[in-house]
Amino acid sequence: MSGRKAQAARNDELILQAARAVFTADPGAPIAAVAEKAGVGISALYRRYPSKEALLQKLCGDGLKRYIEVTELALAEEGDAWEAFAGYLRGIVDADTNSLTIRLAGTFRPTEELYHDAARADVLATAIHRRTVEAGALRPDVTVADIALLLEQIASIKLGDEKRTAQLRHRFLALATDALRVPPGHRELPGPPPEDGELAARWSPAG
Amino acid sequence: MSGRKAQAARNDELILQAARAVFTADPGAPIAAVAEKAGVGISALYRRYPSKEALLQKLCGDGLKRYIEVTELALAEEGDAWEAFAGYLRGIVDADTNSLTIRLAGTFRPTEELYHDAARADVLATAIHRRTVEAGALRPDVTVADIALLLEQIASIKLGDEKRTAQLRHRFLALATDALRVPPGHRELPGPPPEDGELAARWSPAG
DNA sequence: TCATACGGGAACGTACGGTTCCGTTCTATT
DNA sequence: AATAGAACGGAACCGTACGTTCCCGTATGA
Repeated sequence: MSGRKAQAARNDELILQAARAVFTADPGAPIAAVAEKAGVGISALYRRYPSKEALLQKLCGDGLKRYIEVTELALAEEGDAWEAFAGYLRGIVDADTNSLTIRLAGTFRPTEELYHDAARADVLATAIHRRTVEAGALRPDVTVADIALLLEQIASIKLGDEKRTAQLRHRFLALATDALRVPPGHRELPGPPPEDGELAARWSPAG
Repeated sequence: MSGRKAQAARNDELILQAARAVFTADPGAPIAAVAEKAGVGISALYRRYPSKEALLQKLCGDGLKRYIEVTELALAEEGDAWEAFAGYLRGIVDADTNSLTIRLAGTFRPTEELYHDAARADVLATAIHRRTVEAGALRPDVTVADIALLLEQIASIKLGDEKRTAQLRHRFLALATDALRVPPGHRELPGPPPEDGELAARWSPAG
């Protein structure tokens, strides 16, 4: 397999990588920026995706699947519950799926499949959260939604290049992690935790 | 004082409040949205500010001054250093100046006065940080820039109406605060803290 | 009564970005 | 060697959105 076919297959990946990078940096970026970053013309994009919305849906879906993978991996760990949970959080930050799945929310109509995967992600996140709380490692006044919002905050850090950003995110994740662990007896958190509905509302295109 | 003069004076405030609310919710909002929110025409805006940029500069400047006020107030407190610092953080979150000063950064050319106030804000923030560290209340591996970035993260929370958002921000501030206090012996934070230059870079219009 | 400051909102010009379209190149088949 | 056609580059098209200007009505204060 060589020549045109190979080039096309390579472009498939090239375009996805470029799109991920561009939209992660700027969710409102024009489609031309993706083409330029990928080093291809606009036609190469429209041959693969019928519209910008379709591309965003694809990216979002991939991100969700990546999120699910990471969470499943963490759930499979049998060792210390706290270490598994802390590693899970680091894994999500490294995967950097929140920047795409959440920040793109509301800019396109969610697919049926997207809803399905989101529901599965929710189940998995709840599972690992419950396990860690029941092991007595995670302070019980912190809910799953709290964790989700916390990860969003960390994803909101964007400073310098990609490497530096990752470094800073891990720095603040470490700080947050110190607050999440159970041993030190802290005061109850003020205000009710975020509800599922509150988090979900952002997916409506009106948001 | 009544009639046209009073109406004009009232509009002054009306427009500023509307602009603050609109641009806090959406930094890229059109100027027409501000006029609508204020219940006035577009002319009323352009009579007071020669351009959108001028309005943004005004808002940003006001936010900075508010930030300075809050910090000065906290520095004036003589009691427990930790309580003063914690109250200071809550004050900044309540004032919600970060959403405007930071998120608008790069969308207009900073004024000379803006630079001056920013420098003063930096001095004050450094002072209260140093005082709290020297009192042994704030963990010493957390820098001023860390605090700044932390406050930005909290400002990035935006969920539901204004009231709910404030509530959630305080919830996560409490969580972060638990991690900042010195008593529990935590591990050193990974990665170098954010540098001043990194934070300042966002103010250039190219950002 | 009248000059005028104030303000409402339509209209203008421009920039931007998603999508389409046409000409070109390279491959595979005859 | 010739050619049909897939893949592509990129210019052109078109609708939209927004900052700014302009014209006119209104009510105020002299």
